[in-house]
Amino acid sequence: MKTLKIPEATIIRLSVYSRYLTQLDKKGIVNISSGEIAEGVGGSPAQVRKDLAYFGEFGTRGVGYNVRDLNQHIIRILGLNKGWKVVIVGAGNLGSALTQYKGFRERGFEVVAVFDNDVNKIGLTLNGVPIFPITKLREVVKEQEARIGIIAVPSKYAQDVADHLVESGVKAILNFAPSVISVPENVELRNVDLAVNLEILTFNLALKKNYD
Amino acid sequence: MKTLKIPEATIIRLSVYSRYLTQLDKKGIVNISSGEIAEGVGGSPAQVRKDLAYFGEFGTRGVGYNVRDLNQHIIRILGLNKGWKVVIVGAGNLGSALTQYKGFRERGFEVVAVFDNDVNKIGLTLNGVPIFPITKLREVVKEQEARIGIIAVPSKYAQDVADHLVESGVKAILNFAPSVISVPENVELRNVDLAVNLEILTFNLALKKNYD
DNA sequence: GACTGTGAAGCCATTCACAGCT
DNA sequence: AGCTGTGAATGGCTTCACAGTC
Repeated sequence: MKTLKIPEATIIRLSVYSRYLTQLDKKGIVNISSGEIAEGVGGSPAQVRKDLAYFGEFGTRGVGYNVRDLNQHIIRILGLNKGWKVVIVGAGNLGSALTQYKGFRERGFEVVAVFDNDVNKIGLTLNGVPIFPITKLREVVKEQEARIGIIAVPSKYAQDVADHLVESGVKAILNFAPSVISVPENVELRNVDLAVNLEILTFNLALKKNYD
Repeated sequence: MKTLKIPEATIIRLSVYSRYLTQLDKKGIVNISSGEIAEGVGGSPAQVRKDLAYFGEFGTRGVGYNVRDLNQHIIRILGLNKGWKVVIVGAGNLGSALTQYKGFRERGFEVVAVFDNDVNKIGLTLNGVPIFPITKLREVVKEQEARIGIIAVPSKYAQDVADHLVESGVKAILNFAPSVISVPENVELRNVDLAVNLEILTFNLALKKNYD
């Protein structure tokens, strides 16, 4: 077991394994093999074992893994046992949808505030989450100790919002705006570009010519 | 120039280059070098050239690339010149947001219909896009010749919706439900898991211990 | 007998470095 | 002189295959 340089692909898969294990646990399944996990998530048994091996030895030879136990390990590896607080900037369609997205809460994320500069929205709540003016960003982030910010504003404001988030003390940013933004080295940044995902699909369709 | 096996990472980057070139074109910039593209999107010049080299020779030695020309090439490579029609299943928060998302239209995608089984929503429109009962899926897909379907329903219905989409003749599916679904080999599938993206951030935070 | 954990091999993507044009 | 296009080298991820353990 070594630590540094774990492939990002491994992290993505761990996240998927964890979701799957949570399902199995709910069904009351106690033990599982790497082969069954692979089957359940669409991967290979060796890959599953290798992914886990980066972090320790969680299984029993000849038997497999304890579902709940393994899931707890992965949850800890992913840092999900810390109860992260999230702020979202942008209360438009996408920002509103993300604020109310149940999948975040299920995985231990709590959206504590949304920010917008539309005076008609300020003071309202989305599913109990208050909408603040963007001028309150720093204050709320400090007070709530939010460490993650989500950018859901139009592209042209994205860099500006990112700067505000960083200045407010956020340590990780998930950017939904389709633009390249830059943040200091000590802040984690990930981009989710919704159109890019469609474009990958059309590339593959165009390549294979299997449409129509 | 060879064709088969282009890395997916290359496609993602081409998509980003194209967005960047579109911006430059709007600003009236005519020529650009691989180094400048790299700078603009956060990559390396060699990577830019290698990505483009999979598909042909688009530049001029000693000079660089013509912005508009290169962008047209990439748009064609990605298959975006075909005017794809998209249907979205699920008119909840996320489905509604995606339906009204401007970034899709800007890249040549047209959302032609949304489907839901909530009788209160059926007949309404979202930004001009009609909401149909899910029973009309096949009919509308055929009539509109939609080739792409987006799944924005809760996990437990995702596989069912995927089956319906396939059966209706859709050739590519973008799945926003956090569950593993399977489709026939001739249908393209991509998953966008919103929570996974946050989990990668928390993993990195937990690893570096640079939060708080 | 079954399944994990892991070094080694194989494969794929990125980076380097330079020849080839303009 | 400057920048592209590309074979060669490097680095990283995945798959293989088997020793180790229950």
